[in-house]
Amino acid sequence: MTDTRERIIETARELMLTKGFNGFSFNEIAGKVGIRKASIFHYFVSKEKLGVELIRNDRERFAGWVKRKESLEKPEEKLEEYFSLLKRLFGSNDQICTLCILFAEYTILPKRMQEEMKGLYNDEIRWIAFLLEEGLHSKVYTFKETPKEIVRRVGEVLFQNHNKEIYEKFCFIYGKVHYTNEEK
Amino acid sequence: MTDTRERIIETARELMLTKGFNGFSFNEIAGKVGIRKASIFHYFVSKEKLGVELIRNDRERFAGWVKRKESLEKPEEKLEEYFSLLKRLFGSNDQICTLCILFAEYTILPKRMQEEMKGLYNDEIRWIAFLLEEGLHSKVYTFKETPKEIVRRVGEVLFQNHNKEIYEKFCFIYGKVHYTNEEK
DNA sequence: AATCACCTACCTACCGTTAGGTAGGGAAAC
DNA sequence: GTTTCCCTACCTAACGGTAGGTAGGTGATT
Repeated sequence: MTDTRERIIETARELMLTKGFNGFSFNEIAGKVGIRKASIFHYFVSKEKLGVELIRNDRERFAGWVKRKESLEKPEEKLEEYFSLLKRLFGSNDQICTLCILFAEYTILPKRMQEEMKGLYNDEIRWIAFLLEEGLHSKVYTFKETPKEIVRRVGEVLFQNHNKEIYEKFCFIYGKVHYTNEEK
Repeated sequence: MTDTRERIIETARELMLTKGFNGFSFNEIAGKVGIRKASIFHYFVSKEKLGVELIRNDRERFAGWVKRKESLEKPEEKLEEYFSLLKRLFGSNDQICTLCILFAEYTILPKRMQEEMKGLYNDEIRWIAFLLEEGLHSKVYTFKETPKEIVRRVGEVLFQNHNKEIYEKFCFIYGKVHYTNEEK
């Protein structure tokens, strides 16, 4: 239907993943899409709204991805899929890795975008924490690596930033998992 | 001597580590230092030059840090120090982690800054690769983790970006270490 | 007739940068 | 010992450019 709108989003995503949110302009999107800058405002009332939608879009993608992985039974397998996804994203600019790019500019993003980012982050980290706990309690499998190792790795990957709030949230989850592990 | 100059650098570093290189302006520095924007140009002919100096500064700090760690004998210990340094940097904005911030905006940085960044990156990765090989060949110690694990971790930490050139360089080192390991 | 999709033209704010000037100090000339 | 000269360390004011954003119009679709 609104073909142009989708092209704007896709172009914006591409630009964001290579240059960061503040690294591209509406003019640049317009040039690539083949319309004029002002026309973008027909679809997005502000750059902030566009940015929010980009992240929201990623959350949906991630949710879809998770759903697709539900066929896998073992948490271990799901986690392995997640890590290999991250690994793939380092090599090529594809989907989802929005978090990695945006964390670096977190402090200068509009508030609404920060909130949406926290949402995306929570989606991912909660999913991981859930899998870890599932594995720990049901004894369906054992980790090759300790949970400590795994969550630390995730944290290292996701926390290329200086945002203490999010960092501490991670530490909390990490601590919880670690604690649960020691109790067993 | 030139107290103002140093205050400019320090302020700029602070701003860069929290907002990215394109996230702060000369006006902002000026405000914090207590001078006028134009006065910064008395010390730095351009923002690019200031940026280059910031990174060069970090390379020197890292070199100094490495030298200080020479008293440690085992490569294992040195690596452990390095990782705990990285870990510390995630929690607070201190030194060195320039790489992490700048990788995100790599593609939109001035060329001279990109080159200097590659320099900083090479300083770090070569040092790590050296330690790994040293440990592998001299049999002074064994890794708790495989070299594969370690370098992968470093790569994940450092490569929050989509720059293929650097990524491939990392893969080369990674591959080499892995190969050397298998041969043994 | 109204709505949609897009346009031209323009605005304000801010960016890095430059031009040109000024206050004060130290060294040398008178 | 004052004058001359040049230096450093700033300043004000403005530049060209670009950013995000707005007002208002046009031509096609419904």
